Amino acid sequence: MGVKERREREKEALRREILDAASELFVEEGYQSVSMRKIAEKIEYSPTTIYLYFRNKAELIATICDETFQEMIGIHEQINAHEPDPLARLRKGLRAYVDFGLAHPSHYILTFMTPFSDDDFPEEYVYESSSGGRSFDTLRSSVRYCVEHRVFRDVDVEVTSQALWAVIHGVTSLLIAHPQFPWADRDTVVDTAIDAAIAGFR
Amino acid sequence: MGVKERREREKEALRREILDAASELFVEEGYQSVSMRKIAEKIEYSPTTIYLYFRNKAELIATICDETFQEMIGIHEQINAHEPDPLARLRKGLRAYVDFGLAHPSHYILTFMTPFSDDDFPEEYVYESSSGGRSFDTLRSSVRYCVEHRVFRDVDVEVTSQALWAVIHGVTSLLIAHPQFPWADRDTVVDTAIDAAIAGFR
DNA sequence: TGCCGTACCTTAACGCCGTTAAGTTCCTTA
DNA sequence: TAAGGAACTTAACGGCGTTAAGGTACGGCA
Repeated sequence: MGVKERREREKEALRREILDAASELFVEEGYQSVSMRKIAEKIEYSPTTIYLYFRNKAELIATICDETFQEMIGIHEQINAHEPDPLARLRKGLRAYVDFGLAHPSHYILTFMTPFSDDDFPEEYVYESSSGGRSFDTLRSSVRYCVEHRVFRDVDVEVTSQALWAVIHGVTSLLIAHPQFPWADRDTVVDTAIDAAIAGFR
Repeated sequence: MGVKERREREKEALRREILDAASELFVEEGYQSVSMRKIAEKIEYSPTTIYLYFRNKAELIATICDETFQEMIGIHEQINAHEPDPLARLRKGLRAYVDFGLAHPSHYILTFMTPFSDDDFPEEYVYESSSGGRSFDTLRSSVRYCVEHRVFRDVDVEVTSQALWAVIHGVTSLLIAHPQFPWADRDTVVDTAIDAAIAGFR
């Protein structure tokens, strides 16, 4: 009676193949340049086959982004586990966020820089469930940790977290969107923005 | 011999008509939803006519954005002219930037949140000439003004300006891209981010 | 006055795209 | 061995940006 199981394995394998092919195109050329037809050609199936595995293009790419951002959650968890100093933990986390975004620009663009029309993701798309959204939780916990240890003055954890998110997102997204802007040294700008913001809450 | 002049006026008028029609669609539905065909239908010309006035869709929309951001430059100039206090001038300018972006989300998305492939705008697109780029100049001058008046410590003007740009861009773009995120009070988040960053340079 | 050039606009088409409806193939199970 | 269903394909729809080629009306000149 292993037939069902084998079928399921095979289905899962093709699903993975689709994800990998799409991911490769997505990383190389970005969302706009990836087409269902190109993905299909790459895996040597007809374009319509993909629709048996993913509702539409948006869901397919969202799955890819989600898997990628799991990585970032992992990185943050590692930092939180190994860095007891509140300020260092926060700073490392913020810096890791920026570095991760710069290392995966296509994913970052789609997850954080693209305003979604509700058509693409109807009600079921909520922040609590997305990896992008969950990565905000680790930031919030780092901020709370700073407040609890009196490294920050008695600021509102939620507002502070959101403001800090804005800062790191700002640096990340500007560097991605405008690589040819006459930036000062990348690292210096990133660290300056982070340090200034942190200093403002001490 | 006023024929040539009349012709030129008429040409300019149709160009304006195209820009206005496109602008309306752009504001209402965003870049992706605006199509050359829709614009053409709106002004009751064939789609190809538009190509007699603009090289392509990218150039058309870029023109619209440019005109809009002229407005922001005007706002900043007004602030700089009427606010002698360095810190207040900077703060008002930063706040005006955010407010302007939130008021013109489609323009902001295209100008600052969209990474351009070099295909769309070949070499001629440079920051010095774009309104988006020039609006950065007013920020830099406000920062310099703060350093000169010893309101800021002796920071690097360029790096500081870029870091501050990152902060206001971060708030603006996040609020635009993720309107349904459970934000704390909008104004509070904006002001908190701005104040924290400014405090970091004092 | 009548012709010509040209500036302006349109028609038709190319090659993409995401997506769907309908059809085919082939394995499994009864 | 026949039926049923899962997996996949073919063909098409309606959209898109863009271009090549064709038509038309009008000002300037003979």
